Amino acid sequence: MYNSEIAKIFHEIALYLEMDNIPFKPQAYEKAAENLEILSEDIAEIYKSGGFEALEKISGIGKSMAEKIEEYLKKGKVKELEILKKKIPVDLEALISVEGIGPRKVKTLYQKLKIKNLSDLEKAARDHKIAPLDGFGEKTEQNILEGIEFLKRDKGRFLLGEIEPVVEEVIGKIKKIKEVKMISPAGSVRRKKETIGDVDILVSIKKTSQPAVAKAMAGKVMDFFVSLPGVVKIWGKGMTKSSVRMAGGFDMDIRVVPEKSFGSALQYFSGSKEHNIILRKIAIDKGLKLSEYGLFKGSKMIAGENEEGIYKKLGLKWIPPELRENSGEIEAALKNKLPKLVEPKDIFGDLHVHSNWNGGEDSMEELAQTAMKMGYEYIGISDHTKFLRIENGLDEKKLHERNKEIDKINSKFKIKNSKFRILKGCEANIMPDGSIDIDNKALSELDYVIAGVHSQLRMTKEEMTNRIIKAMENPHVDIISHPTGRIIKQREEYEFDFDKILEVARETKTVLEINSFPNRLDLKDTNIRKAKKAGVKMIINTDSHTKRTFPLMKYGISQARRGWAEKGDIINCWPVEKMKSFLKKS
DNA sequence: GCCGTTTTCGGCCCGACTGTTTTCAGTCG
Repeated sequence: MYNSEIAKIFHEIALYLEMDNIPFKPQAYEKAAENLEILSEDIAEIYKSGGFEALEKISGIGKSMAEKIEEYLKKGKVKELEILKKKIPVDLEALISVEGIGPRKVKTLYQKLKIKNLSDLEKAARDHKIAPLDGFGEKTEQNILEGIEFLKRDKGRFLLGEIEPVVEEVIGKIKKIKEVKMISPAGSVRRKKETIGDVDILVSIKKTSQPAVAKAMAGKVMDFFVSLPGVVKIWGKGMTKSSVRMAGGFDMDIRVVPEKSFGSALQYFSGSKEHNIILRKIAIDKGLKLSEYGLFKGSKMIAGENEEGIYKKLGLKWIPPELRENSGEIEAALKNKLPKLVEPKDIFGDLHVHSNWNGGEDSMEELAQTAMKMGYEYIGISDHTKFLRIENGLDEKKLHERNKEIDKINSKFKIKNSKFRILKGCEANIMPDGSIDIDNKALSELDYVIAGVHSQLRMTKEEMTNRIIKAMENPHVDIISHPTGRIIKQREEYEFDFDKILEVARETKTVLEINSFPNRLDLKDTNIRKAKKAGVKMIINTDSHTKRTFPLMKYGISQARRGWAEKGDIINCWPVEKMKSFLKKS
């Protein structure tokens, strides 16, 4: 896809222009880059069918940028960027990823010290060559070294699943301070992004007419925050904002805001930046001004205590944080057409659970007991099949035995007058040729069949696409587990044609899994949205090998929400009979 | 550089903090 390549080029041009302090042009390039990223059609196709004029019609693209796109499509490069790069030949993307370093500092560092990349930067900082430069200093030099360390470890982003439990604990503790009125996470934690750069927490303190008292209360919160267990470094501590590094290696910021501005601050710090820019523009169009302090008409504050009020005054329905990425949610809110997103209470059960029959931790009965306690109506046991020897995969005979055991447990439930049921499933392996590693007769004894790719992940795009298609065409296969195969921060998704998979999934009524494991979250949000649009049904599963990971379901749910999924899109939000009849493909 | 029933010229989102300064540039969200 050329879109993201060209977006990257425009992004880089923007950075170079910022280096020279050129006003407004950088934003224009950033804007264009962003529009290209979210454009669903292929830019090369647009050019092929509509020519230069079609390029100019794309929002944010004018004559000059259309020329650059044309140039790139024809020659594979953009001369203007080549010239800029020649002037300051540095690894811009890497250098600005260091906290506190921006394009202007990159320029100075190159001109004074010939720093081109991260290792140059690290060496210069270690040799104390940076502190003497104009505009730099001891502190900056130290921050650079720490910033580089941070980057080296985990590329500076953390899984939501690692971060959120810590955030919840911290919030729980701060909540207990009696001066605290409201508290909420903000930023990407609140939007439930799959990875988190740093954490923002927002606090309001109880109303008082005396500024000195307010100050003392804020001070108390700040003192408490920076002395929390788990804080390893204090970056800064003030009356309105403090910032710390946690033992987990990530940073956490807290802000104290007045009660009357809590909603506007929450809105503002929840982002995304792109979402907020549009909101501010809407405010301006209405003759208003929106900031973290409130929504103002002249000097009069007309909203700010809560988010709903702000959105309402701007003519919008309140938008769930998971949607705030400027990817159509504002338009939808204007037309009152926001989706009714799936919620934890909508989930009836989990169909991707491994028992001790295939090397999992817990017996089927224990798993069922835990699921019942969570309020589920059913649980599906989907043990691995024989190809996965390392996971103790079951062969036809073992699978049959296991099924009989499930019948036994289910009849016990019946005696106890419980509605709860264990469903018989498996997670079969999709072989490189697309066949399933266990025979159809064994599969036909099951309530449902999950199939997944677990081996030989490196194939050509065509081979992998055909492999998965063939599996979906098996009349017994109901669900494809972790369909893209990615592991966040470890492994890219495999090469395959997702659009084609969607087509066949719809035709064969195959369900695609949203795997809830924090390092999988597969499908990812953009895939989910595509699937929904294509009319393909999905299921949110945990892929648990122990009852302890049942609660991870919430990450799958938030991922589904980020993908605009509603109850109707997710089959484990349906009553069990409806779900079962949908699964029976043949 | 882009955009436009307020405009083909004059606007582009806003504010705070840090580290460097001694009034502010750069970065960040």
